[in-house]
Amino acid sequence: MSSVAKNPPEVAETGGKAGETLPKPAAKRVRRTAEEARRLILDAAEERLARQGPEGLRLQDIARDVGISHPAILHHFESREGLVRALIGRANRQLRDTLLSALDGGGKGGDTAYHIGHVFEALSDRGTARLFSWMLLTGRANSDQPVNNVMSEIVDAIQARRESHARQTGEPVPDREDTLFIAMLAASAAFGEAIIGRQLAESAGLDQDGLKRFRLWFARLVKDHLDSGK
Amino acid sequence: MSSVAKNPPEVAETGGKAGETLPKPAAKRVRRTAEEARRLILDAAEERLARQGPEGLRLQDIARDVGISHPAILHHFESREGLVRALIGRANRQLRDTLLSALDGGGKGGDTAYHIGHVFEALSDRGTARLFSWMLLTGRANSDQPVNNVMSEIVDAIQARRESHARQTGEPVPDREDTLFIAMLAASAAFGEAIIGRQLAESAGLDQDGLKRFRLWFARLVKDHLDSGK
DNA sequence: GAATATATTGACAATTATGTCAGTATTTAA
DNA sequence: TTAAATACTGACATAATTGTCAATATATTC
Repeated sequence: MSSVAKNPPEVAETGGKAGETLPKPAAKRVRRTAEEARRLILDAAEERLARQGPEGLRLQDIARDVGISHPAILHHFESREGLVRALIGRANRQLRDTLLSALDGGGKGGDTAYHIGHVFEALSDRGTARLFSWMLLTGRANSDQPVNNVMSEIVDAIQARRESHARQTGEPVPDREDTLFIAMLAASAAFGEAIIGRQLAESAGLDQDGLKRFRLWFARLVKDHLDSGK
Repeated sequence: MSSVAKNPPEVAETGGKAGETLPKPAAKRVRRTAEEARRLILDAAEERLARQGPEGLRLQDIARDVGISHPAILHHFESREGLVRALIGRANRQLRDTLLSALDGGGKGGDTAYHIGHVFEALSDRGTARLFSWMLLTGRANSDQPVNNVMSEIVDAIQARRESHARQTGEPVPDREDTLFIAMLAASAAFGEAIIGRQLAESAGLDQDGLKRFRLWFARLVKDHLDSGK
């Protein structure tokens, strides 16, 4: 109920003299570019999926959100399955971009815990995590998706940073697998937290602010581990 | 295709003389106790859900797995929704039991990292994680579920253990929130790993054995943190 | 062995989803 | 202004799934 454009189901009576009862109201019609229409549809679908889960992904509902008829969706995506694929593809590209751009930021020797934090942030986005979770649950995780190699890129970037730092301070060069495991932990934890975090927090009597403290605590844990020189 | 009982769709011809073409083969009928039937149905449903995700939860399919007709399911669970609720309820009770019994084990001062490991194990079971993920995704996480208070019990148990250990060694008594955060991290990470672990590992070029090393690495990380005295 | 309770079934009804199609409205190009 | 392309719609077809019901078979009780 927020950012999705909604058209009123029907506008005013345009033609037809008063009293004439059924001879086609001849509704005004909105015509978007194909690209724009596809974007709006994907936005609506994504929001439905995030809010209501898998069963919320019905053509009629999505169409209503956008303010179009459901055959319009089929026109743009061929089939429901096509829509799903497009949705997954876009989410993959977005996540990949987010993750990679997170690596660029804080370029000059900003501490690596900071980067890990970014990875955590990107994956702990509730909507993203839910979408990916659903994608994995339904077995739609094709190995040709854009995100699929991004993990090694991230690990490489962080590893390079660690090695550079180690050389400056004269400490022993850290193991690459150690870096990989840190990244995996951050990713798994972020992802898991996005999905069961609320439940866990509630179950443990932790308030909203506690979840924030948890993230800080985790950042600290990673930092300590990094500083401990393996 | 493993532990679920399957009946052959149709047995041999019992009555009816040879040549008589359509006058009811009068199939032999298996009659279970209500409890047994419910168990078998829930087993099949759980497996479907774990293997195929949400869309795999269709009455006809589940019925076929068990070797019964789909109205039998409705007879035992009122409606599809009733089946779903029963499934979730059972999973909750099972997880709760697993988690609590994990705390009992290794009673006499076994190290606490060991217990954390158990929490990790329990939540990283793929089937369980997928079921809970789907439960959370579809917004069926009622706060009156059995697991819901188990988190504080776990934290309390671990905290008691840490305090006892600290008193023996003369170290400062650890903060309860620190214990809570360790538990949350273990739970989130285990849960996340169960769902995106494979994907992450593949994406990072990590083989099956690497995942095992990851768990060991994590156990070590936790242990180091515990030993570091705050 | 007869009566009762109930697990089970096949056939059907009802609902709800996706997909098709011929036609309409709107934009762009000529 | 006309013509072509296409985003879009309403009505319908199709398919799949849940739910209902009367009948049947099996276990249990007397």
